[in-house]
Amino acid sequence: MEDGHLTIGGRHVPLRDQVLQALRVAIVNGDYPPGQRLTEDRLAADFGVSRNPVREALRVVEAEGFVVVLPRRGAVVATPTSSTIADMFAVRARLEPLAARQAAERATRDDVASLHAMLEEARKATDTQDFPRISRLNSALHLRVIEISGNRWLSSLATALYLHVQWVFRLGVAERAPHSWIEHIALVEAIGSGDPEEAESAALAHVSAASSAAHENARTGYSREAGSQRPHA
Amino acid sequence: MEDGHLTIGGRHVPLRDQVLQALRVAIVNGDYPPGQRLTEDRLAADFGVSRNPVREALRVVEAEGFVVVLPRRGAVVATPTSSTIADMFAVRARLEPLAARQAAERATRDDVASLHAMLEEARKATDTQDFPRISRLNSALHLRVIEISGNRWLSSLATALYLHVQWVFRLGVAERAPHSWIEHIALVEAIGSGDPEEAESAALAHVSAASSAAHENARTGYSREAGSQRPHA
DNA sequence: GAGGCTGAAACTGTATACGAAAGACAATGC
DNA sequence: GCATTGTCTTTCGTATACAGTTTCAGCCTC
Repeated sequence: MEDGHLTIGGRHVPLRDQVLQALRVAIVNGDYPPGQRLTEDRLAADFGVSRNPVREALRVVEAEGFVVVLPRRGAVVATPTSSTIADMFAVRARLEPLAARQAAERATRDDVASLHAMLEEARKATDTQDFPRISRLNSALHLRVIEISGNRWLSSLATALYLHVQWVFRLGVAERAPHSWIEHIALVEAIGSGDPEEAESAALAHVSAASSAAHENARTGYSREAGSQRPHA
Repeated sequence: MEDGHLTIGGRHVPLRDQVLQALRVAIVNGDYPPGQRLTEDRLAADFGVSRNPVREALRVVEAEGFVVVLPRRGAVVATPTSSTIADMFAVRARLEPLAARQAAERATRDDVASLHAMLEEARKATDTQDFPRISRLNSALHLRVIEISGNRWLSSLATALYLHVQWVFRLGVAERAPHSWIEHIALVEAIGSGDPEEAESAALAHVSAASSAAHENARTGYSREAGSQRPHA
């Protein structure tokens, strides 16, 4: 509620934000596959709104790297390549340890408890092989660590970053999940014990492992899915 | 030119992008000071366009952290605080060394030459005390390093990041400039000699020094300028 | 004189309308 | 048969219109 608005009208969520969320989810889930052309009229029709909210949402997903906009030609869903994926993990490998360190320095008892609760949920989801849920919990855990770190720049970068992670990870969750959650436990332990050094190295180890797995998935997964739908340029 | 469009029509720059650039510059230069309310009508009048391009530009500067948007209340220029500045430098301290490392690994002879040319220009600007120019060259150098690194994620984060750096640095350029450029020389040397380790530590040293200086400026500079213009919330 | 109420003004949120540019495709000329 | 040109459709780029909220000044009441 700390972020909530006090007035009833202030709770209003503009259409552009609803469209933004729906659009991001659709792209990450693959409903709009890489290379897919996104015309404003079609999106407006899909979401049942006018073009204006769609345009404003498009500017944001453009800035976040989910679509490429060509002047007077419209938007196209971006195609993750092995090089952009490598770039993303290189960045993540630097930011994630920072988040873990600052989280270890600042975490309260309640913060740590919330992380443990998420681990427990993830264990259940892993038992039932609920992969979409595992994927969401994965992002949620990392976002929570960043929230605990209290670093606002990390927070603002995190939304786009973890949606991209989910994007390239989607196809490989099944094999990766068990290892991933073992690493998460180590990370949470380090944060819980307030050990910045240990938290940092646990985070780095986790990202490194995730990176290797992601590259495998990208090679085997997207090349098939993206196919010839890439924009001509 | 590698980014330029080949057709004459493809060279068209949408109003939203022109507004976006003008708006960022106006905020960073302090023409719209922190706390200033930005109504869409007024911006539209200032730039001589309708509200729509303004709205789309606002969504981007919002995502970049230059303004805070309150639902049904409009946009307000963000106020850099010492905590957000610290956060920014913590992030920068992780990303800049990465950029330097990758640049050292990939720089061609021409790349290094372009960096040296910038150092030379900066030396002249320092001699003539042309502070706005120094400030712009500072950002340009770092952006060039990131470009050389070839990491697209770094590139997309860089625009917003260095505009923020310029923002908080504006008031303290005079004192900081000489030290800054000495550190830059070390950085360029390391990249030029293709030594990733050395480049990384030079970058880290540079950011650390910049961070200390920025905190001083924030304390002495913004508290005066921002004054009571902050939004009531 | 202070505090609450009321109405108007200002502003955002959203939709619609119109003009211009780019691409597709058929018709025409060689 | 192939290249070329002209038209037509699609889609973006921009402006304008309107409805719902918030804000604020002025008035009324106590």
